[in-house]
Amino acid sequence: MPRFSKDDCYRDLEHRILTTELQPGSDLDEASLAAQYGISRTPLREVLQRLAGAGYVQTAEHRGAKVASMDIQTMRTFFQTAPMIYANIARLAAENRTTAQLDALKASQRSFAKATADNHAGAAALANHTFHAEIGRMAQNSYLVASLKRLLIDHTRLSQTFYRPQSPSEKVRILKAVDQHDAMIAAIEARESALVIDLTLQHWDLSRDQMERFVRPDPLPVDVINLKDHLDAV
Amino acid sequence: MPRFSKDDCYRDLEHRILTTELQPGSDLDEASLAAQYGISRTPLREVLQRLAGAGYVQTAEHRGAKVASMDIQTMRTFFQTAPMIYANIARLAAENRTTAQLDALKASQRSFAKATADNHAGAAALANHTFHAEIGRMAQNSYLVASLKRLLIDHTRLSQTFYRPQSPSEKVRILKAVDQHDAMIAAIEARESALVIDLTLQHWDLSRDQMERFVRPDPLPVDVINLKDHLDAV
DNA sequence: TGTGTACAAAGTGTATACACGGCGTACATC
DNA sequence: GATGTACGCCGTGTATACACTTTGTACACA
Repeated sequence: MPRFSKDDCYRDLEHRILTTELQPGSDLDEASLAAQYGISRTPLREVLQRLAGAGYVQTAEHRGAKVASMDIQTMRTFFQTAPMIYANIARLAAENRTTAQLDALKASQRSFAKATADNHAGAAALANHTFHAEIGRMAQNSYLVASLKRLLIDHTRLSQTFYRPQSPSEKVRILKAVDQHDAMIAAIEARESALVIDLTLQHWDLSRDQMERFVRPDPLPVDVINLKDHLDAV
Repeated sequence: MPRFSKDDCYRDLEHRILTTELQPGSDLDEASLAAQYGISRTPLREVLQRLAGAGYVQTAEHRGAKVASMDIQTMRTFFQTAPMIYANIARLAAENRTTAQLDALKASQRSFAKATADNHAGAAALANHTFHAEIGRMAQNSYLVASLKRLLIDHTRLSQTFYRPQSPSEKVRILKAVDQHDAMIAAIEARESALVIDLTLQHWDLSRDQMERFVRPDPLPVDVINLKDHLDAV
């Protein structure tokens, strides 16, 4: 196993959590992770503490670290809070962005577009995450960004299925999301606060519909008789 | 030096930062702090990481930990963001509070009233901090609370002078703050969202005026001639 | 006098050994 | 058979020694 730096380790765990390769609530064993990344337990614990501070993991005395769970309560709160924070962040981003940040945003959008075109679900989710984190940086407001980052963790985890389209209509939705990103970039570049708020809320609506579909999928067929036949046949 | 637990250590550092006994930007030496609390460097570093995650401390590779600084940019952002978050938290608190939390809130208000009556500036600032943190807990919204906690750190540090009244008019202001807390408790207990938002914004106005006075104190006398004489005399 | 370099000191980062606590299992007891 | 208790294992918590980086200082040299 190659030797990773502490930051690599942080980023890798972050990615594995965001892509739900490490599922919400699962235990993180210090010794095995340390061996995995080729570092000793001391710096690994430090990484886990930083991840805990950022909201990725939860720690309990003598019980180690778990990936942050996502219960019903959390998700209700998420849907309640996200649009407000996203809209405010977007407005501040339009007001405060620098050209360097704008370039970074465009770069992350290119990665996002590429990942979706290539059907790389995990890469798309992560690129989308960095896109929105980049808008957060533009806002230059550490207080709101603290909320935003926590929202984005759960947002990215909830939208995992979004980038694994099952039907043509879902592919259309992804293309729509890419277009919305482009429109947001243009509005931020032009410093049009009102427009970017509007676009952000539209983007949220698209995303929310998709996530709700994931959380509450289409009900199973009510035709229990046929279902039973089907099960018997298996 | 007595042996502190890790949590005691966390709380003590937290308090020392909030009361600006440890001033913004000052260095935190691991070895001396560890000796001070009677623990070894490993758990102390853990405490510093947690404080960094919560926004009390900033860490830099090979350069140790500093108390979070408060520059102009930070303060501008603070005044821009606080009312929105406070108001939203207050509303959610009124909606979601439990009776147990209400009892805790009342208890913290009693400590606050006592500390102000006794002219214990540090204790008053900390009690005020816990009062508002308690309202945050009531909101049951981890995303917004992440913002709130960061705001409260800087709020408490900025309002240090508030509880060291110089003039009778400033004493009146403190009494007013205590009364506002009582009104907020009543509104939260009655679940009157609109009212508690209103009271919170009034409370913010009082606090903001005081903090602005601290940040931008009354100008020195313009009478430079006399001032020069005064300096010469020294 | 200013600049550059070597070296020493202080403080942070990492590895490792050991201490401690939680948890499961096996066995005893009612 | 159910409940309680002792014990051993596994994993986390802590202390300590050592490695590395940074930074300040002294001294050489242009």
